[in-house]
This record gives sequence, structure tokens and C-alpha cells, in this order.
Amino acid sequence: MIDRARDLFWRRGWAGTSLKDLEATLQMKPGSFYAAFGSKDALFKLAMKKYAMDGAERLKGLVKELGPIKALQRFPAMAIENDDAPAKACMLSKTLLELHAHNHPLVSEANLHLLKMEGQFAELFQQAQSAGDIDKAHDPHVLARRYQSDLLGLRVSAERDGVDAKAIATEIADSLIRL
Amino acid sequence: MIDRARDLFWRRGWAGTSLKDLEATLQMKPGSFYAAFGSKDALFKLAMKKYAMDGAERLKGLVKELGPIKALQRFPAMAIENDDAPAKACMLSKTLLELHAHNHPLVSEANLHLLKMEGQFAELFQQAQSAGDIDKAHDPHVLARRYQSDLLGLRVSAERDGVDAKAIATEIADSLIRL
DNA sequence: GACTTTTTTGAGCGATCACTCAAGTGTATA
DNA sequence: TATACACTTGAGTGATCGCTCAAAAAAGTC
Repeated sequence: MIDRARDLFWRRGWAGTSLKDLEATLQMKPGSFYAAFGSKDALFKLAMKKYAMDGAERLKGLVKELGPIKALQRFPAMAIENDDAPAKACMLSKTLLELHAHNHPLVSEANLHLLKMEGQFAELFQQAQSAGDIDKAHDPHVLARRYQSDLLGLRVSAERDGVDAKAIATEIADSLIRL
Repeated sequence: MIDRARDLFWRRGWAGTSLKDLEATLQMKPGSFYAAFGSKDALFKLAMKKYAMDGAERLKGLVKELGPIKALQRFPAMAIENDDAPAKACMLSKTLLELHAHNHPLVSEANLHLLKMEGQFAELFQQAQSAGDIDKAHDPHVLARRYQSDLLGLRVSAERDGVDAKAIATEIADSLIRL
């Protein structure tokens, strides 16, 4: 249920998704919708949380499979390779950009999720340092900040026409070897 | 006139900017507005063109002042340091992300401007190679693609809370030395 | 099967959307 | 000053926005 809402919001954005759209994909009449979720914003908040949790889960799975450094290297390509995803760009950044000027409450929510994600990256960088894969001279939080910025850029680029985003993902992954 | 419209669109996005908003900042009544511009979309297109041209002009000025490589190094910091700008994020990427799912004509327009900008970067990378500042083994178009992706990521990050975007800009600039 | 409670329904609320156009105002030429 | 033309005005268009709520249907309880 929330998954379908998330996909719709992710693809079309906040203003681009109308209650009619939600009613159609969720098979709900207005009354049921408001009884269940309270408001469009409330559902968006839930959808964004689901989005963030799924992303964190996917990364954890990658770590379990490949270990920290290889997970960080694989993650960028993974983020853009699914053609069935609602969008290439990150839902959190899309929300941030769309609603920032309106001082919308969902913006601080998006900021929070992005920060938590950055923390997760920092942890992995630290683990990679402990494993000897990355020079300990680097600050893991600095690495994580840059990594996330690169990731956000990649995912915006992946939404462009005529840009080989996979190549950029590879470059991001390769740059982690040289640390 | 178009500058004021561009600032409004840049800050608030396409759906976030209503005709009422435009009428207020342009001091125009609906009739005059439609006589002058035809539609909201048409003005947005003009605004985006102005945005792209101004950006290209600013980069050219930087090149004239500092030369190609130093201009490329300075540009990221410059893009995010103006606190009076309507937004930190790039108007073209904001438009791309907001309207991509709706197959809106303005998306291809945004794509075009982004591609032209990437071409400008590629030219500068090539000039930097000719000047001996960058190893000629690199493909300038590949460098430009990555540079623009980094730039877009930087400008999204600059819109976040609690992120030192200046530091990221410095890192991007520094990574150009090591080429 | 009768009664209570919960859930679903969809017509419709006021507000706002992008946009139109007849009427009014200003300006140029005679 | 009189006439022709260009521009401005803002009330108003139908459509859509997020959302409400009384009535109908369904589910639960005895």
C-alpha cells in the first residue's frame, strides 16, 4: 500500500501527485484515504520513511554480501541500474529541491533521512579503514559527505538524456580504490 | 523582467510558482501577462534560457580572468557561495527532476541546456590539456561529464541542512589538480 | 435475525489553478 | 480636438486542488 504510494510520489513528486492519482493507484475513495492516512502530507512522510528504510536495508544487504568497501563501490551502480524504478533520482533529494522554497515540513524530514544515510556511509568507510582498505588518514565523515554528494549528482545525471550514468557510477567506485 | 521571473521559477519550481505569484512580482495583470508571454510555460522557457546563458557567461568571465583550469576549479565554489541567489541547486536540474515524469516539453529544454553546458566544460578541459595542466590521456568529454555530475551533486548538497558544501566544492576543485 | 460498530462511499465543499476577453485607459496621428 | 489604434485592466471562465461528511454497506456481537 505504502509502497505504491511511495512509487507514485517518488516518480511524480509532491505537487505532481494529486489525490485523484493516489485514489486511483490505491483503489481508495477520498473518505477511506483520509480515515487511513490523515492527509496527503502524512502519507508522503510515510512513503519517504519507507523509501529511506528500504535504501538502508539494501545497503546493509550489500555489506553482508560483499563487505564494506565493495558494498560502497557497488552501491552507486545499483542505485541507477533498475529500469523499473519510479525514477533514477533520489526521492529525498527530489523532495528537498521541490519543497525547500516553501519551508514545507517534509523538507526537514528529507534532510533527516539524508543525514542518517550519510551516517551509514560514514560507518562503512570507518569499517573499510579498520579492514585496511582505506587509508586511516581520511576522516570517514568527510568521505561519506563527498560520497553522498557524488551519489546525488550521479542520480540526477541518470535522469538526463544522453548521459552514460553507468560510466559515472564506475568512476565513483574507482575513486574509492585510490584512497 | 525575465530575470525576476527566472528567480521566482528557480526558487519555487514550476508547479510551485502560480500565475498570481508572477503577476505580483512582475506587476502585471493577467491580460498583460498573456499578451506579453503567451503562457506560463513560454515564460519559464525564456527564464531557463536566461539562466543558462548567464551561467555560461559567468564561466567565460572566469576563464578570461583565470584561464581554463583555474576557472574550472573556481566555478563550483562560485556556484554555491551567493547567499542571495534564489536557490543553491541548479535550476535546470530542478526542472528536470520536477517535470521528468510528466513528459513535459520543458524537460527536453532543460536537457539541452545541460548538454550545452557540458560541452562548454569539455572545451575548457581540452584547453587545460593543451596548456599542460591536465594529462592528455584523459578524454575531455569524460572529464566534463563527471565534472558536471559532481557539480550537480554539490548543488543539491548545498541545499541540505548541516552540510558544509564549501568543503565539497574545495574537494572537487582539488581533484582536478590530480589529473 | 436484531442490533451495534466499523468501514466505505462519492457527491460536493471552498479555494485555487491557468487563462480569457470585453471594457476601459492611454497614446499617436490628423 | 477628433479619430484610430495599442495597451492595460480585473472580473470571471471551467477545471482541478485537497479535503469533508452524511448516508450506505459491511462486519462484528449477542
